[in-house]
Amino acid sequence: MASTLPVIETTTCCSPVTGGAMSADDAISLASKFKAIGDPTRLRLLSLVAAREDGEACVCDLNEPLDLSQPTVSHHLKILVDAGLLTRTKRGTWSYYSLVPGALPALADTLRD
Amino acid sequence: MASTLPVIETTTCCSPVTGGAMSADDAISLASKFKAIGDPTRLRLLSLVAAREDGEACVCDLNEPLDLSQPTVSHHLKILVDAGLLTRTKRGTWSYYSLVPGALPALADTLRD
DNA sequence: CCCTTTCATTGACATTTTTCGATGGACAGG
DNA sequence: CCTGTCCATCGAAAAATGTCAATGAAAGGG
Repeated sequence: MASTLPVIETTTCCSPVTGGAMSADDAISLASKFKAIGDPTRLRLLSLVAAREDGEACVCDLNEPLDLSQPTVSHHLKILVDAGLLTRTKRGTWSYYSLVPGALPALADTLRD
Repeated sequence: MASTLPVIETTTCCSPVTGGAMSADDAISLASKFKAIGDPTRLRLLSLVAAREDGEACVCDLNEPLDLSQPTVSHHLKILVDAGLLTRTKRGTWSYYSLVPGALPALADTLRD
């Protein structure tokens, strides 16, 4: 029987900030990711999802603790998904969001040499 | 004679994103730092300063490679200084900017558990 | 003392971002 | 079917942001 193996996330994401002069294109793509987490609401969204037992949360779970309207929360979640930091899974009428494995550490690596 | 010792940078910066639910205040202070590097021009500024031999650069050095006006460059540099990522040192008519030691790694640590 | 260089600040403008209410689609239960 | 829940999208309004030209301040050289 072939047992399943977890996919190792080797997302290098981007070239590092302090590893020599950056190109304009590299700066744009990397800045877009930092801009995604450069907002208090979105940082708290990531934090709330990460704090979940099963690692996922639906919009209705996130709506209340942030004291923001549902469209606003959906808007921020979409930005985090577009940045490659969250994934969305629909089950029934619910949308479940969870962290993309390795995405945040990969982003962290761009801040080291 | 008392010799001088370098100050060890123990800048823990902020509480980590994935280490349990963040408070609103923690999210605001951490997001302000990521917002500072969430701009292509400012990422390139950090990169250009880091790539310098002596680790510092004046405004006139940064002005030209970015193809932006001098006030715009000064504006972005101020944001990076306010975020605690750059320091400014005046010598004569020149202002020299350099990386705050340990600031970027400390920021990187907040993206890990 | 005047002129030049270097840089920060101000004022203005266009663009982007954040937020909400309203609407609509998809799904589940009666 | 009809109704209610969950959520994405649209449109609009307010706030924040990026950019530049113009101005000012500080220092150095003739």
